[in-house]
Amino acid sequence: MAMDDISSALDHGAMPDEVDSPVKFRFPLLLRRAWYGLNQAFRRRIVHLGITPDQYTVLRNLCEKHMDGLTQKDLTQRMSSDPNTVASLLERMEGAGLLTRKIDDQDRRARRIMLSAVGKKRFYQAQAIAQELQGEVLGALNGDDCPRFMHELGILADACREAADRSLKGTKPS
Amino acid sequence: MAMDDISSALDHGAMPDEVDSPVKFRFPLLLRRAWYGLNQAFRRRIVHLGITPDQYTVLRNLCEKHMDGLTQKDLTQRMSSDPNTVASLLERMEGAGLLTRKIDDQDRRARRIMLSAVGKKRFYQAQAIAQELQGEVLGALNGDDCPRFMHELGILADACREAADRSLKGTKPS
DNA sequence: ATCAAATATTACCTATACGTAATAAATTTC
DNA sequence: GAAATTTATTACGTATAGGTAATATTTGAT
Repeated sequence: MAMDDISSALDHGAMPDEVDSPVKFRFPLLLRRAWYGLNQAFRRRIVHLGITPDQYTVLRNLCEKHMDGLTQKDLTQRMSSDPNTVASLLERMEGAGLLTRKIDDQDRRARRIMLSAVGKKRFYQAQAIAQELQGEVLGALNGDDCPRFMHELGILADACREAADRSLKGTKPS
Repeated sequence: MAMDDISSALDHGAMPDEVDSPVKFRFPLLLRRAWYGLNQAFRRRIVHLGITPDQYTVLRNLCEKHMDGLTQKDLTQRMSSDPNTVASLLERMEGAGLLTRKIDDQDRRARRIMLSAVGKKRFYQAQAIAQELQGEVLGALNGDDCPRFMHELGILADACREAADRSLKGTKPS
């Protein structure tokens, strides 16, 4: 790894870590940069459609073979999100006419979310842009390395999710 | 253009993508899951210190060899963040006594951010937790695969960042 | 059937993310 | 060297992330 960079990296003592984990290889930093960058790029490209990246995620989940709709809890899990966040997200989207929410017949506590015609249209418009963007980004990686990389990212994503769950009830290590 | 044609044009498919890109391997989904999971895990583990993951990121940047402090713009770039976000973040942190902001002598438009004793202490307390968490998460990956994975993630992170920059002025496609 | 425990949402609150506009100070120009 | 331009921040507004508590319902146990 001759990226020189680390050259001036540690300007000597008195400093914290960075020794055993150079900036260029720290998982949280790279993850943050990738996520915010991808999100910002997508947001800027679909702003003219009147939707946000998160709203697109909702539309995608509703559009992917779920003509019977999904409950907010379903969506929350599929989006690796939070009930509160999803609730306000759907509230805005309902106001924008992208979907409808009605009490579920089987479980009247739940609300069944159904895509509207406008919502479906917006999804397909944004999907083309999303695929174009994904192509641009993944193009930076060697095609052959892609499947293995995604597999490993999936493993880490699961590990992160599990760590979050563990950190809830008090299983904190330290 | 007929804004309504799409409804009919795509209504029969009933099944969007997912064919050429199974859920398990979609970059945005995995990235979202990993980022939110890692963030939530860390947030839950440091809440007792009175700081958030983003505030930790600020502390880390200030603590890593920068005894002369950093300007808000410096921090913005190092955090892959936004000037507005950083401003309010620092405002809260200043209020919490974690750092001080004073007009820069060379450039009176800028504000030089300096870590306080409390801020430094909180950083070291949180750093131990951060390293423990990172160890848990990365432990899910084969140790030998880690360096290569991080290298590739870095490439993709840069690609995302560049895509975001491109998407700003209107240079979208290319 | 009935009351307790579990569950889906909403309500409310704080912390970000980030776009636009306003400010002020530094830099470039003519 | 004053005006035009660039640049660091702040001010303000909307969308998310997510914690806590309240509500309505469904389930489960007695």
